[in-house]
Amino acid sequence: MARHCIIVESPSKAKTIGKYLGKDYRILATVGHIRDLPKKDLGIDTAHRFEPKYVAVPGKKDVIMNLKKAVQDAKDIFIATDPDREGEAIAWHVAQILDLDPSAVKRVAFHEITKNAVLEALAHPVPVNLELVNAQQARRVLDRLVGFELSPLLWRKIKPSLSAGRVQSVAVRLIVEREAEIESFAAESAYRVAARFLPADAEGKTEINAELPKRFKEENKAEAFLESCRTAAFLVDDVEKNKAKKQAPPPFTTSTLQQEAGRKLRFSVSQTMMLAQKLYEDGHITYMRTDSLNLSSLALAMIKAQIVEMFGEAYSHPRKFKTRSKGAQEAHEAIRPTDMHLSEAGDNKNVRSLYRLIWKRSMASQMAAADVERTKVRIRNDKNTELLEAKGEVVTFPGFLKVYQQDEDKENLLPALKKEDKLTLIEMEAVEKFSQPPARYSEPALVKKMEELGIGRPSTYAPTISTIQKRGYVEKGDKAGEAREYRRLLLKDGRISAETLSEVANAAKARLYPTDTGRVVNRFLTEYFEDIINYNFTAGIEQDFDDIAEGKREWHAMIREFYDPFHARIEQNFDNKTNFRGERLLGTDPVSGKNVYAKIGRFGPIVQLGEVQSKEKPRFAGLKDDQRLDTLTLKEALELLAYPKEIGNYEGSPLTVAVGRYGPYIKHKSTFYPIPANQDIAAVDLEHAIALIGTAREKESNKLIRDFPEEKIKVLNGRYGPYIAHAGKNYRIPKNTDAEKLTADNCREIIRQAPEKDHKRSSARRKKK
DNA sequence: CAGTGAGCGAGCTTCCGCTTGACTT
Repeated sequence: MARHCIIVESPSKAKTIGKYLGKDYRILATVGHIRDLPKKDLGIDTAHRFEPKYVAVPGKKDVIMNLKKAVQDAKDIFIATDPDREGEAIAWHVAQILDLDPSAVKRVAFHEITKNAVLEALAHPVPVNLELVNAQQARRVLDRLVGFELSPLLWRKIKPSLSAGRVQSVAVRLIVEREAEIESFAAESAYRVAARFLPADAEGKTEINAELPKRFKEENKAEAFLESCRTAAFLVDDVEKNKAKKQAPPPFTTSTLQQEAGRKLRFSVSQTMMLAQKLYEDGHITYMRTDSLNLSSLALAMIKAQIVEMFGEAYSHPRKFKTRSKGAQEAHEAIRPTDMHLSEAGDNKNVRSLYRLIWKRSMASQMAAADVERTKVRIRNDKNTELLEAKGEVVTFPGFLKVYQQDEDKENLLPALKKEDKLTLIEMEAVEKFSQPPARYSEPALVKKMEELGIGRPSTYAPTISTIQKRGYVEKGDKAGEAREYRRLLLKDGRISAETLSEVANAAKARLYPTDTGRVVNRFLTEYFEDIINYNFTAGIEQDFDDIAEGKREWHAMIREFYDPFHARIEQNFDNKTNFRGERLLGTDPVSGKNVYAKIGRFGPIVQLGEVQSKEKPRFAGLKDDQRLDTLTLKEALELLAYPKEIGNYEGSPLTVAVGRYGPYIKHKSTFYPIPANQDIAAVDLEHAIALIGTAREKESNKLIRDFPEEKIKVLNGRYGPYIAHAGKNYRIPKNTDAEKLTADNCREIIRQAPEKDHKRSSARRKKK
């Protein structure tokens, strides 16, 4: 029997809809885009009307074949890809591939995935919106032109395999500029006065923590203030009470989920997305790549019921949130559990804790605001005119705080006080406090910033962050922090003492740092293509895309206007042969008299001794991980150039210490022995080297489990356990096999039975050699 | 893995945004 055919993007969505609609409907998924520009060529006719050449997305042949087969005997074909720009384009490509007339296609939009919403949508099909499709084509073509013309320029000017693009280059810029702000930051210090009191006549032992709003720049001023307080009597000057509300947070979008999972659970952006994907595929949450704060009516009712059941009517406050982020397309709902009764879900710890977070946030978003009472107590004394202030905060109605706490929601209790109450000073201190430099971006903080700028989409935040790290523009790392001394003056028992203490300042975990390559690439783009990496570039062209989508503008003309001046600058830069490698002359080598430079080399930052153009070829050495192009000294450069260095003889052959691609190593009789990373290579002498070789040889002998020299078969201990090596290939040993007891025959059998693998990865690697 | 960095010239690299599996000797 012929069935209705519905085409969606996500296989999970197809499954869900299938459950609602039953046997009369057949639901197929495109699994994302099915056609795109070719992977290798530009695929755009820039000489004419930027005609794009579309090819099937690699690996999508099966999907396309299934679509073609399914529609042959279909009663109706509904294209229900996501209701946004990309979804409209997918709908159009589907129509093209299926040879359907776009104006006759039944395009439907599911704004929420509930039975009623789906049936309602199916009842109101519309044609494909070609203007919206054109806006997507313009977006696609512009991104391809920028990426595929800028990147080759970088290969030529800086080094191979680099990349640039509308989104990634701005992300790198943000990180480079933040680092520059930190570098130019000069910490200032001032003395902060804090005091602890007890009510003079109260039985209660609740302390009052007060602070002086004013800070003292100089220590003697702070000391003079403490001195004046030494014999002072303290009184409550006045008590001010204010009622305030803390508003419930909106439900999660991709960006806010990444931020909160990072802050509360310490997940990286990609980790959060992988865990969320799992919850989505298991049907526990709605779609996790979304910029919408919208909750379906079904969801609102379900959340409300859950709140009322758990906390009572007073805690329910249903509401809809409006999206504030730039360029939001809102094709999906906010991220929420599919079933609010399920307060826990997932089959491992991390999945479960992410689900809990989503569940709590969804609850909180529909709960009442919290009522807090803030108290400010001013404290005067009889020896000077300054007022100290103590602040208290009490939650009088928790509202959403019942389920969702922010870190800053700490209560601070103050004892009951009234005007003119006497206070007893326990102690008062003046501590030198330093101003904080701007914080380096964490991954979620970078996503937040990108979202604010309207750069990137929920589906690309995580991949973009991994791209800029893969290209070597940015590294994620911890910083131990610097030890810093500060002064503390203490007034206690009528005496003032002073001491110098030490603290660790500015330690941070998992932050993003620019590399030398990232800085140089950014410098180049800033100098020649500032308009592309300008923070407003995307916002500007998004306006153009909107105009195209509304039929107010023609897309070829828009791209032409952008492309001609852009391409002219690309050509101009290609024509002048000068490199852009951040080269810096450090000085001259006192031994050879040659110049010493620091610059970006083929594989990263290097130092160079001598001239590239000279007959005698220059010598090179890579920088160490903690060294930087901009700050490297001549002395450090000469130390790097001291290798390879012969340090003596062993077993009749010379021993050489050198630094290569994978770090420092010792070379002996054409064998390489890596030097451990924590070891200073300057300290590696003959004795050291011999010891290192000894342990390396011992380890090597442990690696070999069985050896069958006639068959050229070895059983070795590897990273993933024992395996068989033969003729340049490795073979997995079947489970429950004792590797120690394998015979040559066993091994031959395993090799014979090994499945013939011919996947792309290994063939690509072979090609490389 | 393989221990570079010039230059020669071959062949390669590269974008953003939509969606999931493979595949971990």
